[in-house]
Amino acid sequence: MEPHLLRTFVAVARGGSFSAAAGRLGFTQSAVSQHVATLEARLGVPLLHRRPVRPTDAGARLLEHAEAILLRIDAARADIARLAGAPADTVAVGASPLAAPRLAAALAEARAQLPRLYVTVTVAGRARVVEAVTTGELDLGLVDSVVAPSDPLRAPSLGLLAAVGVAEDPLAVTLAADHPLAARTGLRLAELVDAWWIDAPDAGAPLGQLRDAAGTDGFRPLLRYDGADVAALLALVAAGHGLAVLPRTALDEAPGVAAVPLTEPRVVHRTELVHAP
Amino acid sequence: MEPHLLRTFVAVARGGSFSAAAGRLGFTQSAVSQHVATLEARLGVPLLHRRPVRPTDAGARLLEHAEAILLRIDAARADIARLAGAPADTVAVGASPLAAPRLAAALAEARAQLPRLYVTVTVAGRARVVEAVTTGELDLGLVDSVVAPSDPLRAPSLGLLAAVGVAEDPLAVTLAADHPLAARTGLRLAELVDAWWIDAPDAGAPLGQLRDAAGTDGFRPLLRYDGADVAALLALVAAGHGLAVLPRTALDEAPGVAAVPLTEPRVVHRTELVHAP
DNA sequence: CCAAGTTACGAGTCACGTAAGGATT
DNA sequence: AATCCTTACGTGACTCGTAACTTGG
Repeated sequence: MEPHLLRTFVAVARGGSFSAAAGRLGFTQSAVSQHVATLEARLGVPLLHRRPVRPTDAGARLLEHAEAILLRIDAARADIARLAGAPADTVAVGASPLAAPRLAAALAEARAQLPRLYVTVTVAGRARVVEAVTTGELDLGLVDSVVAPSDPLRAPSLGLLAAVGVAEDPLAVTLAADHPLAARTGLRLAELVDAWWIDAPDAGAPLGQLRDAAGTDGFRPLLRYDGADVAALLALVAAGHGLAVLPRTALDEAPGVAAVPLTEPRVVHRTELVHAP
Repeated sequence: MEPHLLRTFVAVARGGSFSAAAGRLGFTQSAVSQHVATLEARLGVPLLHRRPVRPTDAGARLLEHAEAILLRIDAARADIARLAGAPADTVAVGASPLAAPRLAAALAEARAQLPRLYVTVTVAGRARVVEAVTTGELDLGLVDSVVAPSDPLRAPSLGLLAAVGVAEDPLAVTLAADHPLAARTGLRLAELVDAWWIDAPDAGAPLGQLRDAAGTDGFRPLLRYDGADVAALLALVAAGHGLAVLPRTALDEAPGVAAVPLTEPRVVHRTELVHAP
């Protein structure tokens, strides 16, 4: 269970290939094979099917544990380094796409107090931002989510981070301007269970969070958009590929898109600032 | 950050001695010294003050991480073993002292279905039971706590376990029979903030949980009882050393002790069954 | 000066790379 | 036949124990 064995195992299991993992890790294929063999010997269980390379049941289980263990090890290292290192004159900040607008405002505030502060900004997926903050790659992260107003903060994924809410925005359903529901002044999620949805986990509200908030398991998407660009998502909406839920603050007027306030259930788009505790 | 280095570091930091840790770990003092030196070199920070041996700030921080990491590694190993191993014909069950009475009932039920089942029962502190279940030493644990009825389950300490509530009991304040409040038919916690308390984290309701439930930070104890024996705790109560809160079901009539129902706030003594997910 | 931690050094072990050996498509 | 993983083997690095050394109370 040494970390380097786990690291290799994770790389192989995720990439589905011993040789590819060897390349990425800077080892030879042979070493990777030996790592996996050692791990399997120590645990007394096959972890990977070969040809094709795919985790066994035990391997899948180990994969979850291993990722958590490695993350925590990185977090520990980052934590110690943070504690020992001199306070840097540069701050690395990350944000998920829908939280990025808030970032500008927050930065302006910090800039007012520390005019010489050098800031690095990175926009990435929510999970990636949280991970980067726990490993110390980023000092601060702004992450958004869709929650009921009373829900507790969601971000401290592994109990390794602290979070404070910085903003809550109302949500709007976006749909093509010629959509039958486009003229409505308010919409309830329940009306939209069987509509055509676009699954845009980064650029829009993730359907999973909507399902949690609405308590249903509908919202089956017909199209998935993996980008982070809101304008591109709106173009898809305008073209009639489906509808998406966005915070109203993220909505500039876009041609061919109608935005209807979401009235029910009571959910909000919350932005949280996460940081090391 | 190899696990054996962390293990040694934890042993040294907890025991306050290199040589003692060496003995417990089966290494020489020299090896232990080298382990710690290696860890400090890798992290670039002193982790322990010597003479006396005491964690530095960085060491204290690492200690928290290390314990979590090691626990998770053990949990992973146990998880895999569980998944691979043949279903045993013996079940190891643990319980915290105040949950133990429920254990008898639960076991009777299991025994009815599987008469040949061999069962091992261990009674230990709540934290120890939860840890033993996560590391696979125990198959099942029964753990009690004091919570508001609406609170979520509390036991899955690290997200590594599943829990189901199995019982909720009302609580009673126990006090010496000649105590001025002994004749009351009900008591509110708020009335008792300034009373003399016995801190009996295993044998009684932990004061910390009472504080959480009551939303105060009173309940300053004058005596701490670290045992797990309810009768012994009641003897202390009868002798006037202070009062304690217990589930009413745990109270046989004890000489010299009065039990007054706890009416406010609405808290219950909940017993949860924890097990691997 | 004694208890306790550190450092020096050598023996055994382990991990990696090279290279040859299967197996599967 | 080509690709991909496994196995054999040698070298270099690492780890631990013995033993001498150092330091603080």
